Amino acid sequence: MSTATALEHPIRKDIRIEGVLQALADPVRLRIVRAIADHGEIACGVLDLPVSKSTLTHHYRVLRESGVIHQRPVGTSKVNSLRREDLDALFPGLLDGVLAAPRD
Amino acid sequence: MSTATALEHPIRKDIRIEGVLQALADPVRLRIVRAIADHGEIACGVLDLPVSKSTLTHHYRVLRESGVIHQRPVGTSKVNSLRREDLDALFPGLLDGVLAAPRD
DNA sequence: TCCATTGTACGAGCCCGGTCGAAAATCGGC
DNA sequence: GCCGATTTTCGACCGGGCTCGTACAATGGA
Repeated sequence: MSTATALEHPIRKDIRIEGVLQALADPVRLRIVRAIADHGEIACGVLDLPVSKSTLTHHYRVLRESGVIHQRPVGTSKVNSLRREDLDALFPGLLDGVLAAPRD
Repeated sequence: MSTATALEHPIRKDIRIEGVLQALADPVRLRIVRAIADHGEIACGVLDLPVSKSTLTHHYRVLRESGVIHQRPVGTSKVNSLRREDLDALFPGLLDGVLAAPRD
């Protein structure tokens, strides 16, 4: 049953530039964002990143709570997508600029 | 005399998105960047921010070494400007997106 | 029902970075 | 040369965040 707990996402007006920049400033999270941008949507586990699962949960939470990504549960997994519309409306050009950066 | 020491700035191709995002992610540094964007150029000391001089020096160095600002000495002071051309060329839209954000 | 898969919660360790004060350096003016 | 103004350097403190392992929860299939 579970009362659903409903994955907290900030509404658009509560997304703050400081939080978004801080979320994007971590190398692991930046890789996650790039992967989502490339594939449209991805599950949490599909990327092989050099961190443990619990650390990964931490990073996805930072991205979600800062307003960068949206997470929706699908079966036992979670599907992540970028909040492009919200980010583009609030900080036009920011996301595209970040994604345009060379990826060594 | 002093052999000049010449304030190290990264050349364009060495500016990395990770460094830029990390530099912009700090509230004090974001205020500095906004102030420079508003006034074109400012000296280090003209802003009254809630931190000490030595902390301010630290923040200006982070901004300079990440490639966000350019510093040139003028008398006993230093004048700071945004590296707009470089940032716009590398990450088109990023700076404008950041500056477009509401400033609570 | 049992189990594998996926992700979360919790507690802990640890390093990085923001912060400061005091002392030194740089520069211009007198 | 001397002084004041501006900024830097240095050492230190400390809190936060990235990290992990273990244990737990939730879901869906066999």
